[in-house]
Amino acid sequence: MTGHGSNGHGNSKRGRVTLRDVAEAAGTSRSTASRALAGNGYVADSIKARIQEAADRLGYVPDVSARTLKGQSSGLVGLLVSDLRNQFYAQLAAGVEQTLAAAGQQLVLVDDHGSEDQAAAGARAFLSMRAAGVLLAPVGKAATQALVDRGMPVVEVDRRSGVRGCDSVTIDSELGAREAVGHLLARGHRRIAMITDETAWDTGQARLKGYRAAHREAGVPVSRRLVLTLGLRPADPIGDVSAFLDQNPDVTAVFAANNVVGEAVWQELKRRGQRVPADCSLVCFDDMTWMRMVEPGVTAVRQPVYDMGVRAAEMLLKRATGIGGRPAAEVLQPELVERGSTLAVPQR
Amino acid sequence: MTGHGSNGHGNSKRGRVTLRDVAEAAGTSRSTASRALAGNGYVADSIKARIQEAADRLGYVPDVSARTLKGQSSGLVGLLVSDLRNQFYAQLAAGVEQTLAAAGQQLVLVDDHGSEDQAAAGARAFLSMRAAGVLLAPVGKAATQALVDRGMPVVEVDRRSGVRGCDSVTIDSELGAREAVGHLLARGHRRIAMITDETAWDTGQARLKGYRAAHREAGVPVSRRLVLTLGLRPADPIGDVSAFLDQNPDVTAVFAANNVVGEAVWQELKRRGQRVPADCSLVCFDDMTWMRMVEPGVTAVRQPVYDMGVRAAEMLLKRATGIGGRPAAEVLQPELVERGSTLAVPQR
DNA sequence: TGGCGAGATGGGATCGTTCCCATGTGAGAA
DNA sequence: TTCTCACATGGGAACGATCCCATCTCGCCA
Repeated sequence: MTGHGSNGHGNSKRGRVTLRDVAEAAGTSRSTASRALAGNGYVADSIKARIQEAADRLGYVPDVSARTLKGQSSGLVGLLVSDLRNQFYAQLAAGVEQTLAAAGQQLVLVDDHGSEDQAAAGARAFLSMRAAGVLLAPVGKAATQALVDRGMPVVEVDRRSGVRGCDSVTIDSELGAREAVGHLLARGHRRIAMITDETAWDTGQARLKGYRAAHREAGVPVSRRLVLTLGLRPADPIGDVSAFLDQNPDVTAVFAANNVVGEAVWQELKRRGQRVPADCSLVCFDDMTWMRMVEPGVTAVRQPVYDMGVRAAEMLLKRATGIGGRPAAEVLQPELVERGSTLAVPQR
Repeated sequence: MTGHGSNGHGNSKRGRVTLRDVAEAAGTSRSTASRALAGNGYVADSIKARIQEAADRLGYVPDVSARTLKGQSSGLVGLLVSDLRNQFYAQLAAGVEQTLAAAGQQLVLVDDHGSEDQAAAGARAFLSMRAAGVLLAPVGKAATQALVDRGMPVVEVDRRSGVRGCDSVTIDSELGAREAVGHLLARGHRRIAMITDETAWDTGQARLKGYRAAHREAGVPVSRRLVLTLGLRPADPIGDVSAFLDQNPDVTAVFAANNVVGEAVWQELKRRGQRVPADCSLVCFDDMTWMRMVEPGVTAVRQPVYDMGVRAAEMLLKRATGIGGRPAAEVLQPELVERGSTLAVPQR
């Protein structure tokens, strides 16, 4: 269907068809061929057609390396995420990819697995390939700083490292947490556990802040023992949750600070035969597929993750082309999706 | 923490630090600097140290475009998937990324959204950037053919287009389907619906074949009306499933041919208040997070998706470096995970 | 003492593209 | 007739790294 099959050779040396080959085939110079294919500068229509035809016939594909070397953009945009296996980052990447593809740019994806070293390596790679810009979910300041220092356009996504000079697109974590916990408080819950897996990142901090703010607003004191921090990449999250619930049998509701924790909490509640929400209510930050599949559905703070990817990519593209003014910080709003996992506090 | 902050300039022109700058700073020639940093050829230890120091001080980052242009590999590997938002492809990409990163290569991710045109555009981009190789989940023959014709190492993943000259890593879909349906037949089910969303790809075909084979083995005739094909990217899958169930009230079990369909079936069964498995059993091809979160858990054919990504990437790396012999076709085994969604056929 | 080869360095060509500039047309104005 | 200017084309120098090859200095052996 493609045409000539495997016989489309015509280049003198080995393998690649270069602009020179096209020019020779069309009987012109490389300069003219370049102008004809790029579409700028003067080229007679008849010659332009001949060159185009030759390019098609030979199967000419321009070499980005050469183009990039000459000073153009590489057409590559880097994206650094912390765990592609997590649906959150996958959605983010999907939004980014979609936007970049529409603009004719390619997505280079690096997973740092939460390690600053890996992030630094990724940043170096992006620099090395002359990426048009970089989107990153920061795991520390080093990578962002290195990129910004070298004048690379950077947009931070989901989290912020605090480095000056880069744009950001985030979701209002504090607001989301406040609404989620406020929702529980309004239903009479007074001993609400918050379980989180990291507090090093600003998202974790903000969610904790929201948890506290909701309590303050409701005039309910928050007890330190009700906040469980598992740490990033916990070895046995379910076991930890289990131990925590053993020690705090009085909690009537759990606020899980992200989807990974939420999964562990849900499984542990099921394992110990607790009914949700009759025995314990549950709200998760970050709405996942499974939360609407289970019975009852899990009340969750929905984050516009895909859109965040889209917006971040758009912002980066603008920054990469135009000169752009001061760093922009866009904050998207989360939305509380009420399902069946939250009930008024059980009377006992 | 990084060191000198934003004052690490020392280059003559604007922006980039090149090998020439490093050489000048170290008082040697570009040739020597190149040899010192690449680590091949003769360089006196003292000079090598001086060059290394200068490179670090100036923050030298080699330019891949230049290196690539000179004939080296670009260090980029393309991956073409059909829907990044689908956890299946995200897992696949994660496996690929992990393996490539360990080998110092970068992943360029393109989503074709199931469109042959987009796939072709992606292929052109990979060619253009002189990718070291390409991994793709084919949506047709065109893209693969174009790449293979030009001597690009290609490994097809999950599906095969039938193009000669490329490696492949797939999962035995027919076996998986046969086991899943056999599992239902062994429990007495005789009217088992198969619901799928595409039959253009060989995975869909193989699953249908497995469905038929299982029936043949059990000596149960298969009725055409029990196979529902929604088509790729159906507008209203749940509605279609609903209509199908209305027309075929006698089915006692459903075999959903992939996770997307499985989701629709599960939701529709829930919506119409059917109890799983009491009223209707369910088996899904492709195990997803939600299937082990719901109650009862959904019996599913687990595919080693992440591993498939790993193996495909390994295969490609080998092919890209060595000369490699004849095309290899690796087939991974799926595994039936029995959960609560399948029961012996209800007696009525 | 001459020669040879390992150790060490630099010069310059090369990869494929873009783009600046020089050169060359012909038409229309002065 | 000559000048100008829009149109049209090709030559050649970049871009930054690599690598072949020429050069040069030793130490050591015949």
